[in-house]
Amino acid sequence: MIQPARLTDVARAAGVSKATVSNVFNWPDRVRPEVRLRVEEAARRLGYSGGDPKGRLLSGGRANAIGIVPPGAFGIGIAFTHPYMRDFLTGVAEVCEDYGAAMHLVSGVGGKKARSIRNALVDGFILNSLAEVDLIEPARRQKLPFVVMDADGGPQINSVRIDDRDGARQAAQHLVDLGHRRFAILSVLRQSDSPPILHLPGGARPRLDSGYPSDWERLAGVAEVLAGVGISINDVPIVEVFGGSADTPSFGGALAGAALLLDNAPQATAVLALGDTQDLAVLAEARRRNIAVPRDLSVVGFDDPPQLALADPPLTTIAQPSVEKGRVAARILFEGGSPRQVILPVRLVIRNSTAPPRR
Amino acid sequence: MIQPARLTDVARAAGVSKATVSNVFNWPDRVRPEVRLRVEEAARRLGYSGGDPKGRLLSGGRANAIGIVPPGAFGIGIAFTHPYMRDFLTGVAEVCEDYGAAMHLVSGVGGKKARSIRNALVDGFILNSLAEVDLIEPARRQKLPFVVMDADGGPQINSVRIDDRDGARQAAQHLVDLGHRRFAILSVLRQSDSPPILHLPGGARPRLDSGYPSDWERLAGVAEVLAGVGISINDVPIVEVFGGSADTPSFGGALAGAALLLDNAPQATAVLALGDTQDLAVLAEARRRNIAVPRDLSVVGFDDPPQLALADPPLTTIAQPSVEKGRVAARILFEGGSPRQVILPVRLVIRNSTAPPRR
DNA sequence: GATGAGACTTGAACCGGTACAAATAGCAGG
DNA sequence: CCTGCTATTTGTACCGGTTCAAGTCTCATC
Repeated sequence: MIQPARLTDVARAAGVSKATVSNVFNWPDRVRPEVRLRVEEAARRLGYSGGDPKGRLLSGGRANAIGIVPPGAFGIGIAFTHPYMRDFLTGVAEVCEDYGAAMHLVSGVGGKKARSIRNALVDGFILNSLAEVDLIEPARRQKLPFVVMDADGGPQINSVRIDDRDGARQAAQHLVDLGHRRFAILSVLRQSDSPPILHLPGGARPRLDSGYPSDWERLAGVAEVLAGVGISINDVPIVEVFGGSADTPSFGGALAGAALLLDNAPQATAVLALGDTQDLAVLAEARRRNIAVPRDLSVVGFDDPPQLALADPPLTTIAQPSVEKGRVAARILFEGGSPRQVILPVRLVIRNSTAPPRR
Repeated sequence: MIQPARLTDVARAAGVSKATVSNVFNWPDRVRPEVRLRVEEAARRLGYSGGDPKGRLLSGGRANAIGIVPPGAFGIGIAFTHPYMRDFLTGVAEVCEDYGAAMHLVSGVGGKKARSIRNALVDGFILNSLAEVDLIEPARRQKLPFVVMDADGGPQINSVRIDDRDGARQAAQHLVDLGHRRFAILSVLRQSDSPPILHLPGGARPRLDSGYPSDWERLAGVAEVLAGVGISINDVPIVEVFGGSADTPSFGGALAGAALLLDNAPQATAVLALGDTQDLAVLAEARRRNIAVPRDLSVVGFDDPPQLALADPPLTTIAQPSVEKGRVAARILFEGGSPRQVILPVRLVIRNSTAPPRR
């Protein structure tokens, strides 16, 4: 294998200085046509075509790529398998395309992720979890911009999230308006290795001090609306469960959670599934028990990947603008400027998994 | 914004040389504990943690990322939207995860892609089209390994593809075995802006000198089997059409192609849809015309994204090992060694879109 | 106290470009 | 033919690390 030609080689071959060769490639009109031709000829002869990005990068340039850090304990693969991530990244991709930048998906599950982040040759990061902020070393933080998704990192930190509380309010209000008064909630647990946790009225309530703020917000939104009709959320059975995404192994956890909830809330006429695609788990479990949705049980989900519309029955859900979130996050990175906190609205999509409670 | 600390700053602060600081971070046991502590202390104080990847990269290191070049005229987005690409990249992701490398998705549709490739800070490329080989400049070719998907670039070039001809043979044989003798073929056209092209018996045949070899192979496989039962492929109506993937705008093209084919091959009892998810288009078009599948018409597809199993009726198709293709391609890149050409087997998955022809 | 082997450190080169001030070339005008 | 200017070119200093041959220290040994 021949050693590839470097800028210096071309300079020597053409009998000019490095600087001139650099100019030929970057500022052609600064160079006399005659010299330019000579350099171009030499470059062609040596098979040199524009220069190694490594050198350029070091000398003050940009990497021309933004780093995407998968959420929590997940690896890169989730970018292609999780419905939400796919949508989100489609939005990021659009903007990257506009700016001619590449997407750099950071690998490394668990501990190795920090190292991967440190070594990533990028101009900024999109973090899919607040926890990852710690992985961005102070040194880099001073130089590389980043955006946190689905969390509020305070006024100094770029963030993009949805209005979780309002979404939950809309979902709950929809059920209340239909006449429901007996609820059950499937919520989110962030430890992937934990079994579902059941909270019955009178017992311990979900701790709002662990996990993600977005999850607390959703619960709080539900609580607000229920309080409006005189129901304390403390009287509502709640199951916290890890996992949801219907294409992934963790869907099993969601199914187990749904089963636990239906076992322990037989009187409920409506289920609020607050985790991504947990609604599908409730649906599956209900079907297994011959509980008719929505006749015997109404189900509202959160998040709206395309498959929900195809579910049987099509699911009523809080749709979040996944693609737009990606666009917004990427734009913040490219546009720079002072830190921004963007909260995107969600909207209730009414399909056929909700109906008035059976008399 | 404070200027982040560099290796040199730490060295000065700790009163040692750059080399020693570098050693502390990379070869700690070469440094006397006392000195190491002093350096670590200084580093901590200055907020220096391990060094900028740019410097490291230039000085002979690896970028620790592999570049993924989307096929043809597509941008990055296709990585998250096209069912095949998703599966494929899931496989790539697995292996990257094993090697702790990042995935660098190259942006730039059309002309801008070449520049993006030249500027990509990666250790190798996976090209999703033979055409992209031209985009890899000679200079880089000498240094960076790459793998071409779905094409044979000759013995000097790494490539991974499937046995297209055998797949087409299996599909055709399956139909022949069921008793079909009147066929129609939906094939692939690689120009995104072209309308479907209809080839009727006696007229001009598809030109096997443009487009992708994999498409010719599929046609050739079908031709072989049909010849075996005395049918010349020249007597089979063929429509060439761009597009397929059911989630993308190009699906419209596939639908138009399917319509054209059904219009012009009314006597056919079986359709071979040789392009990715073109089978879904045939299915949709057949339904629109109240042609019952498989009673009135058998349909066999090529490629097997999950949704085919959920189609109505579930589709008989040639399943290609998309995920495995990704794994193999990535491994070739990481393992290095002399160029390899891998051909992966495909298999016929019989579901319910094929049946004996109606008497 | 001198000697030699090992264990640490260090200076300087290098990776492959870019940027900018200083030097030189080219040319019109006097 | 010299002067003054502008258009090109060039030398050189980085960018932020790694590497390695060449010191310098330590300390056991004689």
